[in-house]
Amino acid sequence: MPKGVTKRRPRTRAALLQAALECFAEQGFRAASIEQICESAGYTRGAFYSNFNSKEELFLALFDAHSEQLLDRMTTLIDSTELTLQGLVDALADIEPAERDWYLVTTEFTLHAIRDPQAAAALAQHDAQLRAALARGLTHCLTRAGRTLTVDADELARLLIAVREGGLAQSYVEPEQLPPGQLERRFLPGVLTAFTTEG
Amino acid sequence: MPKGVTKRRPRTRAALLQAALECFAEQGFRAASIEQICESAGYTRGAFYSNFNSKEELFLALFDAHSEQLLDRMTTLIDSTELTLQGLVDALADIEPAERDWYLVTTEFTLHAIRDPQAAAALAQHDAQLRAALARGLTHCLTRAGRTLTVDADELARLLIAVREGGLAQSYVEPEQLPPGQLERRFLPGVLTAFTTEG
DNA sequence: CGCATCCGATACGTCTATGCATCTGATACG
DNA sequence: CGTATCAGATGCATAGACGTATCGGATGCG
Repeated sequence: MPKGVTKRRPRTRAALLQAALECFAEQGFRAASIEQICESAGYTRGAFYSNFNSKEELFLALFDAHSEQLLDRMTTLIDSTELTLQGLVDALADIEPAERDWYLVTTEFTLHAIRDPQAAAALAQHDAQLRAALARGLTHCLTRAGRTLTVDADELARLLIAVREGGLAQSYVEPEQLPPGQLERRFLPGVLTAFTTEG
Repeated sequence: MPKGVTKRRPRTRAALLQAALECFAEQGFRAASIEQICESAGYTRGAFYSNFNSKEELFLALFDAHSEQLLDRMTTLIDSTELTLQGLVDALADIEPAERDWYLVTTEFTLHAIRDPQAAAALAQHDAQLRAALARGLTHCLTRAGRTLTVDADELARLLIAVREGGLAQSYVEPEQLPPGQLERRFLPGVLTAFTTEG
């Protein structure tokens, strides 16, 4: 641990990350300038270059922070003793307003990952953790409901995530036509019974 | 019809669109420079500004061209007399290699649409047409197979599209782990029986 | 309370993309 | 075959983002 100041740095770093989220969501990664982010955070570029080496590094840090937080929420939800199937569906279908910004940022990060193997590796790792947690929750709830999967749990988790991401895209393009979470509520229960069998 | 040249213009326009597809796919809309696109097409920026007013206009034209072409393929497929349910699933699951570039570009356009109401309107219209075609094909095939839908056809079409888009994202991030089309092949048949009833 | 250290601000130079204004050469028509 | 017109090339001026090098001020410790 360095001698000097220990309170300022984390605060400005957090402020920059928060501002980056908003700016990236609003304008996209490439269009958002470092200066805009700093201004929005109440700092100058000096602060930025003191905390990050490049806009890409900031992007990755932002994604990492979000992934970790998301995984935490997911695992605590799944390890809660009273989790039902409906509860799991609800968790997937309840989309908070703040989710929109994250959708924009993570989707752009996905596009970046498709182009850049290094980012792809990072994304794949986070996705695998999330999928594993979801798969574990699924088997857990299903067995408790007296049903067993007829397909691979991990692959079913992939399907659920695909529905969620694909559904969010449609919802955010035309919120009036498709409220966020509607696809999940309408179809997931049926899907879960379709790919399980009693006992 | 103008007097002057009639053959050069369409050719360079097409070349610019094709080059734009490649550059946008490779680098993203904002990162790809007009100059790169022109160079890749074998022209200079003079040609570009003669055919388009801005990079955004080019982007929109590219998206429009692709949408129209996609809708054409879809409708001819659906109106083919011998289309079976399996044929429809296959059509959704068979992902050509060229699809990757289009995925990158259209997904970026979707992000753009989420931010810009005008683009959202254009995207929503194209999506609605595609969904309508798909819904028509679904009901058509299902009734011929002696089954009737228990859910709204348009909403089911939304689900299929969500699965496809969400699945493509995962496939392109880790092609080794999830071959394109695998989710569709594994799950769509079961989904289609789950949300239909005999007779 | 004084001081060393580190954080963030300021100022500068550089580079790249853009858009326009002008020019040249190709095309279609008389 | 000559010519008017238009597509596309060339050159330049501008703007904005980036990165660094340096400076000032706040912080925590002795």
